[in-house]
Amino acid sequence: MNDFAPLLYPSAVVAPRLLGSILIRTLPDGTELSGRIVETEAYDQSDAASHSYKGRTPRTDVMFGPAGRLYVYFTYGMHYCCNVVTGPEGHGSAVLIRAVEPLEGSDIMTNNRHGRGGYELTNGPAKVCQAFGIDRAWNGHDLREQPLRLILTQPLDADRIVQTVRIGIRQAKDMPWRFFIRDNPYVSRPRIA
DNA sequence: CGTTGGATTGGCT
DNA sequence: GCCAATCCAACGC
Repeated sequence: MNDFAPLLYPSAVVAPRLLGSILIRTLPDGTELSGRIVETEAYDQSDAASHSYKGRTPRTDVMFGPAGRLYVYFTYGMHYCCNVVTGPEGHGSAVLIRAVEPLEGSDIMTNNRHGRGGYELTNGPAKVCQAFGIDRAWNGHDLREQPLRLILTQPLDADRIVQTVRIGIRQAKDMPWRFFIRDNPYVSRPRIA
């Protein structure tokens, strides 16, 4: 159970497959924070927009490791974003988790987000990390293990998924590797479709 | 060793 | 809609 075999495919295949799956963090006191993934983007070593494009470096090492690990990167001097590593070991690819729909622990997430709530709680990649308390220390974490797990769910029907270009990238901007759940209020920038 | 700019957010115009 | 905030990996000299 919780077999990560579905992650062994190219990130552009795994990205829509992860929509609907659940991210769960268990806090030291046993409290659980959880959310349903509603928006993802695919990145691959063949793709100029990907951190792994220029090869394996200390920073991108995790992207080339086994599928099902968490790749966390720091950006814009203040934000963390997290990805699920995909594909075979040695291949640099991952799926960015851009937004989730909060399920459990939204009160704690609101605290982590300095009071922001509602749709502003987790509708962006850095917001998801802030709400769940994910930072550089989680880079490389195996998502099959406590205290941060990814629970794969059944794939969604294709007609519930919208595919668009990725947000905020300049290289390879035509690659339509962003996926989100249609009409979900927690999707970041839903107008761009 | 100095420079550059980014898979973002939030606050202000 | 525009832009500052603020770090650091990658790259050029």
